Amino acid sequence: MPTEPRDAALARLRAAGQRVTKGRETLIAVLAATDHPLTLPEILAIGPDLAQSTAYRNLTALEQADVVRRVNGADEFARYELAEDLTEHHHHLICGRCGRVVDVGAPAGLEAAVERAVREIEREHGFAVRHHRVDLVGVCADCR
Amino acid sequence: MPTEPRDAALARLRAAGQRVTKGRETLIAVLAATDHPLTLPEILAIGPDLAQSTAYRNLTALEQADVVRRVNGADEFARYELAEDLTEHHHHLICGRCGRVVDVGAPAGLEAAVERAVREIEREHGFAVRHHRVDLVGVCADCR
DNA sequence: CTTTCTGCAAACGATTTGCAGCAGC
DNA sequence: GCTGCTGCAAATCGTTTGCAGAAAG
Repeated sequence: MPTEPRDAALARLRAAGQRVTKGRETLIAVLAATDHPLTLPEILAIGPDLAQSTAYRNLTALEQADVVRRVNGADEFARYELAEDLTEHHHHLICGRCGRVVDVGAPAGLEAAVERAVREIEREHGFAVRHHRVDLVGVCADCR
Repeated sequence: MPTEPRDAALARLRAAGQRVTKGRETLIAVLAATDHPLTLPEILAIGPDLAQSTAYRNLTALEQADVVRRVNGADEFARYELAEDLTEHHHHLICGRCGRVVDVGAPAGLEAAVERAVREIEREHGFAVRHHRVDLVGVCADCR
């Protein structure tokens, strides 16, 4: 629980012209304290005393300020995590049974291979890649 | 436009105990004729004369028969494509501006690196990986 | 014939939005 | 103080579902 990612996040919020409120600080704290993307119900269950609508609005604001990233899993729920440049680049393990999403570090070899593929694809498709996602879909230990 | 993927798809439908109807054949034909995942409005605009609800129901049935796969892009629309084992393994280029999803082949080097990472992660996390997705998110040529 | 599909319209549910009052700065 | 955030309740909108008639096998 270092205070750095939290402080960087707040600074970024201000930089985007958004106000720093108790609710937003708490949201950031919750996301900083976990090691995997959370659904909105999960976030609210942990602590922030916010109306659902306000939580959604804040997460959207935080997303626009590049503090938070929205993640698509296998189910119909949006999940949220801190932006990667506030934490560390990682990929996701997605359980197709329960929907849970777990973070996994990105092996150097894999990253290098992805970078090579990205350069090749950008050249061939005139597509400007901003970032990549590698999702491994399967069944988690709890659901086996 | 070989007829093989279409026939394999129909065979699989039957095998799953589902009926082969005009609408389902058309859905499969539409998905077989395109080179990227389509949203439901896009699918219906191309041809099948189906009620939206029926199209959704059929796509769900086809998904359960392992004929079709549902794909999450960057926007709120579900997209559909033929199952990979009826076509070819590939990855996706996702335009964050317009939402369009384009197929790209998977370079052998990248695949090998992913396989290595998968084996390592399965061992470390007790997670059974069924398949992987590599999405490159950025801005497509049309949106630049 | 029986069972499964289809169309229509109504229901669902996650997310968004309008509005009046409260809080950041 | 102004402006932007908050809560509440109502609206949105992609997707799902109930039901009665049509089509597959």
